[in-house]
Amino acid sequence: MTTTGKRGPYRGTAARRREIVDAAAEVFGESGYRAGSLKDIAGRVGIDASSLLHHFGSKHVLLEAVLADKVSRDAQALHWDEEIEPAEFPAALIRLAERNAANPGVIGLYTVLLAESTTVDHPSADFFRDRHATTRRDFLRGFDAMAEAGLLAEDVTPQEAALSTLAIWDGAQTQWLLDPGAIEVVAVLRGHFRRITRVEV
Amino acid sequence: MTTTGKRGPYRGTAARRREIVDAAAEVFGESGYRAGSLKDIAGRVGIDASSLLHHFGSKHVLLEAVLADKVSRDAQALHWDEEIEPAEFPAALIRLAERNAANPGVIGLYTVLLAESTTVDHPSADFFRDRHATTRRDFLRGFDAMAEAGLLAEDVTPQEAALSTLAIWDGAQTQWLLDPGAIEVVAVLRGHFRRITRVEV
DNA sequence: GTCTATACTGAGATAGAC
DNA sequence: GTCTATCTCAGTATAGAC
Repeated sequence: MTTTGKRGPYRGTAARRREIVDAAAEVFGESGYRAGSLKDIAGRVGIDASSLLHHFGSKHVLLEAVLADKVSRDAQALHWDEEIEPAEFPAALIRLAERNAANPGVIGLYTVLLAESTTVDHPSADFFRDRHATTRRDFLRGFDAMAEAGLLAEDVTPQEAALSTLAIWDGAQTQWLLDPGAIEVVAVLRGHFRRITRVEV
Repeated sequence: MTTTGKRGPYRGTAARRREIVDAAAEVFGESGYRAGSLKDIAGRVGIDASSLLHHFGSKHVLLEAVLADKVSRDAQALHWDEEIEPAEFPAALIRLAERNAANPGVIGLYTVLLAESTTVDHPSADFFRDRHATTRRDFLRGFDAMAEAGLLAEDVTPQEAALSTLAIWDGAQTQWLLDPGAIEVVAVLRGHFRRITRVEV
C-alpha cells in the first residue's frame, strides 16, 4: 500500500520523503543550509520538525538526500551518457541553462550552497569540490572534442574553455539571484560561447 | 592620548575598533555572517564578546563597519577618481585581481558575503545590490571608453563586456575558494580580456 | 573598557504517548 | 507517523561591578 496517491492516509512513506526533500531544497535554496531551519521545512510540508526527523535522522542526512536528488535529476536532464556531437555541445549547455532559468529555485539551491560550502567546516564542502571537479572534466571532454573538430576559437584551449565557462556560469547565476533584473544568464552564456567557439548557439 | 602605539593601555579606542573590524572581516570571510560568531571574533582580538559589543552595539552594526571599511580600501586601491586611459583599463582590473590574490582573506569576505546576501532577509542584501550596480556602471564606463577607442573585440558590446567580466570574476573567485589548486583567478581574467579586447594584458 | 553573570531566543535532537 | 514535551547547546544582547 505504498504510493497509492499524492494525499491521504495511504500516501506512504516514500511520498512523504519526497515532499520533505522538495521542501528542504526550497528552504536551503532560499536561506542556505545553516540558516535554513528544520522547523521551516517541516512547516511547508505541514508536519512538526520532530516528525521530519523521524524520516531523516538529522539535518545533515536531509541535506545529503537533497543533494543526491539534485544530482540524479541533473543527470536525467543532461544525458551525459549519450554521445553528444561536438558541434552540439554548447547548445546542450544552453538548454540546461534555459531549464534552470525556468526553475529559479534550482539556481538558488545550487548557487547558495556552493558558496556556503566554501566556508569552514561546511558539511557539503566535499560534495561541491567533487562535483565541480567532475563538471570540469565533463566540460573539458566536450571542449576537447570541439577542439579536435576545429570548432574552438583561435587561441582558446579546451582547458581555458572549461574553466571560464564554469566560472562565468556560476557568476552569472549569483548576479541573477542578487538582482534578477540586472542580467540574463542565458544571454551571457550565449555571448561567451560566441566568443570561445566557432558554432552558432 | 589616542593611538600612541599598537599595544598597551593607551592604545586607544580607535585602534581597538580597527582590531575588531579586521578580526570580523577574517571571521565573516571564513564562516559567513550568520555562522560567524561574535565570540569567535572577540576571541581573536583577545577580549570577551560583551566587550566587543561595547564598541559596536550589535552584530549588524559591526557588519556594516566591515563593509564600509572594505569599500574605502578598495577605492583607495583603484583610484577610480583619476582618469584611466582606455588602453590601461584591463590592466588596472588585473592589478586589482592580483592584489586580491595576495590577500586571500579579502576574496573570502567578498565572495562569501555576496552569495550569502542572496538569501532571504539578509542584512547586506542592499549593500551588495547597490555595490554590484555601481561596479557594473564603473565597468561599463571603462569598456565604453575602450569601444570608442576601437579597443574592444569585434561584436563585443560594452554592456556585454561589463556583465561578463563581473560574472567571470566572481565565479572564478568562488571556484578558487572551493578548490584553490583548481583555478587561477588572474589567468582566467587575463584570458577573458584577451578574448573581449584588442589590448595586451 | 573590560569582565562576570544572566536573560532570552532559537536551533537540532530525543523520549515517549497515541 | 505524528505529536507534545523536554533536553542541550550556542548564539546575541543586556546589566552591573570593577
